[in-house]
Amino acid sequence: MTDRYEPREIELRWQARWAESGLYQTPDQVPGRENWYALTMFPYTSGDLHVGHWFTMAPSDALARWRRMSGYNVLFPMGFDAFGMPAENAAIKGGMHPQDWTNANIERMRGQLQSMGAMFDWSRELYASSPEYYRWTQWWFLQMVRLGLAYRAKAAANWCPSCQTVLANEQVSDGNCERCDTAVVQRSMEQWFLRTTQYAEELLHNEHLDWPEHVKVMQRNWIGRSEGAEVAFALESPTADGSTEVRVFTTRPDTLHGVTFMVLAPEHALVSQLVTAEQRVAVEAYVETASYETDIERQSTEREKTGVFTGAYCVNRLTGRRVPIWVADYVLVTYGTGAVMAVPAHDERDFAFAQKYALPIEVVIAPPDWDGAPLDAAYTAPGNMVHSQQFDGMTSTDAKGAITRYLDEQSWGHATIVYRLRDWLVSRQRYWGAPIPMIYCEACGLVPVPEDQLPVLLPYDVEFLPTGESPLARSEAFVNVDCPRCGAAARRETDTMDTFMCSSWYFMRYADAHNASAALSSEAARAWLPVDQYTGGAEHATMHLLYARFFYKMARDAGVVSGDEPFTRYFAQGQILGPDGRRMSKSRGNVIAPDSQVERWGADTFRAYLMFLGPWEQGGPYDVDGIVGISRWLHRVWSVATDPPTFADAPDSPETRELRALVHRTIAKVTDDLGRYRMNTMVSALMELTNALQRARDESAHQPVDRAAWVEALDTLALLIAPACPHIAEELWARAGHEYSVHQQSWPIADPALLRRLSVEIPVQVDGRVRERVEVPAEATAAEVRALAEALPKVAELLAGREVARVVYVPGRLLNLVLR
RNA sequence: GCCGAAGUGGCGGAAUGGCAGACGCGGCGGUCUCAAAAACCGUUGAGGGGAAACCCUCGUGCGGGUUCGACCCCCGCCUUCGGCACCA
Repeated sequence: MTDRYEPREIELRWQARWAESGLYQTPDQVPGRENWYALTMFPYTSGDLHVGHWFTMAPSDALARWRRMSGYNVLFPMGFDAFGMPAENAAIKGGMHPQDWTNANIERMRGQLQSMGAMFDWSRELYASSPEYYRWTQWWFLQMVRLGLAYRAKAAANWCPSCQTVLANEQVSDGNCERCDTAVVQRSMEQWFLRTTQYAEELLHNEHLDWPEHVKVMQRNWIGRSEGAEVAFALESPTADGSTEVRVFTTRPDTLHGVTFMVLAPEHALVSQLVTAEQRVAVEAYVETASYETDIERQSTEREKTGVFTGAYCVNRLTGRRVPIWVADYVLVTYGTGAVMAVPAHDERDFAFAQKYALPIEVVIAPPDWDGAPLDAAYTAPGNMVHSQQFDGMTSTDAKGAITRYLDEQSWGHATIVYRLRDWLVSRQRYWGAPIPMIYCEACGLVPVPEDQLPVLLPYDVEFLPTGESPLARSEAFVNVDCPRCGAAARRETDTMDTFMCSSWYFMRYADAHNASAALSSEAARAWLPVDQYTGGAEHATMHLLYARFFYKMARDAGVVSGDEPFTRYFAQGQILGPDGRRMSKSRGNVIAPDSQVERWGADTFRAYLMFLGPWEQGGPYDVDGIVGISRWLHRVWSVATDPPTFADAPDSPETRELRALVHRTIAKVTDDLGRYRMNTMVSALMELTNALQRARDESAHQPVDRAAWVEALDTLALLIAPACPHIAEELWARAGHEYSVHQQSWPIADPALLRRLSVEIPVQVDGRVRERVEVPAEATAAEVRALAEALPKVAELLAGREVARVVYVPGRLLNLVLR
């Protein structure tokens, strides 16, 4: 057996054998094995698998394979995130139907995924755009309607003028559309929302999850809990619609006596009610201007604050003081009550605004050593209360609670908690998504589509050009329907669902992918959920990963799953960059096509190289020259496995023991590294073992190798490389005469007796500097090691005439002689 | 501005209180070849000393500190990358 290592020949052959023997089909239960659910994020059907997909999936596959060899019944499924606007946009550009475009991409990408040689269980494959899947996405929507978690409301929504649809808050980044980077504007529209805020407090508590800390922090910041008080100020004169108060949220009830004006968001409902006749023209012009501004313009902290006086006043009940009401676009209608009390002395924004418009600034918390002079900047730190009636003299920290209690007693306000998180806006005015299963009836109002009438099929034959209205609205056949309740003519909802709805539960469906009578059975849920190990990019921290957590809690409350969290462990890999260290993109011309790498080097080499690049969580540039190192290594593996040394029968020789010790140390190291997601050092350790085997083989003419130890070493090497390089491992395993398959073998266990070294080389330090080395028995005492060290001529010389003040001996590691 | 992560040879990185630079790329020298490429072998942090085996000094973003001993822990900065950003 001296033939060359031909990766592609081996890989295609074994991939075919694995598929034909059903090696990766995972039953729901296997006697004597615990289930382990490993999942990597399913790809969007963009048309081509890129290096980033491989960078997430190949190491995830290695981890799944390792769990499988460690005795688990491992589910590692794959599917496609097949709904979404890019399909529609690409289809429009290319003149193709989104469905045909998507299906063609799925075919192509499935083939690319299969070239990876991953242990995906294709029998559970799903894609979000199939009626068998979105039927249940619609079903979930109905559960949320039932639970009061889905509602329709008119609200200011993020509108992307390019995508011609609204977007969820999470899908706006720096005021731009997450997908196309167009500046988002606010539009007031009737939309469907999911009540994510109902779970805000529960979602906030993610501390116990085995997730990267920075992702958990991002989620907590996104949810943004603030404790404070809601305070009602009395309007001086009631409005035409009968409003008598304006309510504000503040985290600083201690500054309530310093309120000198009030600010409403331009979109606040009271603005048009309370504006006086003299101010109406100015206010309406201001509100109009604000409505055309993009989020980036409005939310720039650099921009000078602007505002307009409404002419109206309210009363601070605490002081009886008359407070002018302004409108300003730095106040957001979507946070708190959409109105703020302005305390310029103790808030930087209010201070700037007061200065610009010459509004009074009144100190109610004394800065340290304050002499009563006007402030030249807002004082925002704690201090002692002044000009605050009965609260004078308290610390501001104490006054927060005291004033809130007082407000409560007087029924002027109460303590409250406000979240930054908003309800999830899920309706989209686009074609390529799951239709929202609701019907509008003149007589009955909003009627859910009965569950037995699902799915509401997305019609194929539709003009899908975006117009700002759902293309489904122009399909008479789709829109016209009889009311399920009264039978009268009615109209279907024509908006479709945000694709994040589809991706919020796909991991549940894998557990029971072909169930035609339920989203998933309770047995399947019990068998597989929650996901034991999830992997994917942290760019989803406040989108997919947050939505999925919400969805799972909803599924729990709907009685479908038990448990509170969908992903027990989650690991966020870094991002793979182009060779130039920048994001890969076609326009930069720095894209590495995985297919070409596989073609040139083989899948095993490419997989191992992606793991070897560096720490997985870090990512980094793809160095096209570096991969040759992995290729050389696998050729060396091939060489040691197929070209044996000169053998001897010497089970007890020092060389045999040394070889076996290295093998077992490598087992321990590789196992530990996999447990800590350190695939880069795992590959290094495997290289070291290979190099040692090669050296032993090359020297075996003079120093023959014990046959049994050699066989143990080669078998172990095949088992240890199986997770990273499944094809060459399988080939070598078969060539060694073992039974199919290496991937069904037990993971090797390191023998502790062999891990112990008999003797160790200890560095001898004098005053912290290494001066010599000495070979000592592993269990030597400090005194013994010191005696051996001091006997060394060089050490003796350094110690001559000096006194050893202290001896530090770290067993097996180092000796340090500290001189006086 | 706030929150988080990270700064180590020419490059990717290793070592989480104990021999800094494992493993790999690249470079240099060699084998093979008419030659080149590939492959394989050797060598490779910087500076200095020695004919040589070797020896000495410096060295993990910067400045301090703790310790017998610090890439690692503590304090103060600088830089880079991510996230959030008028959230009342």
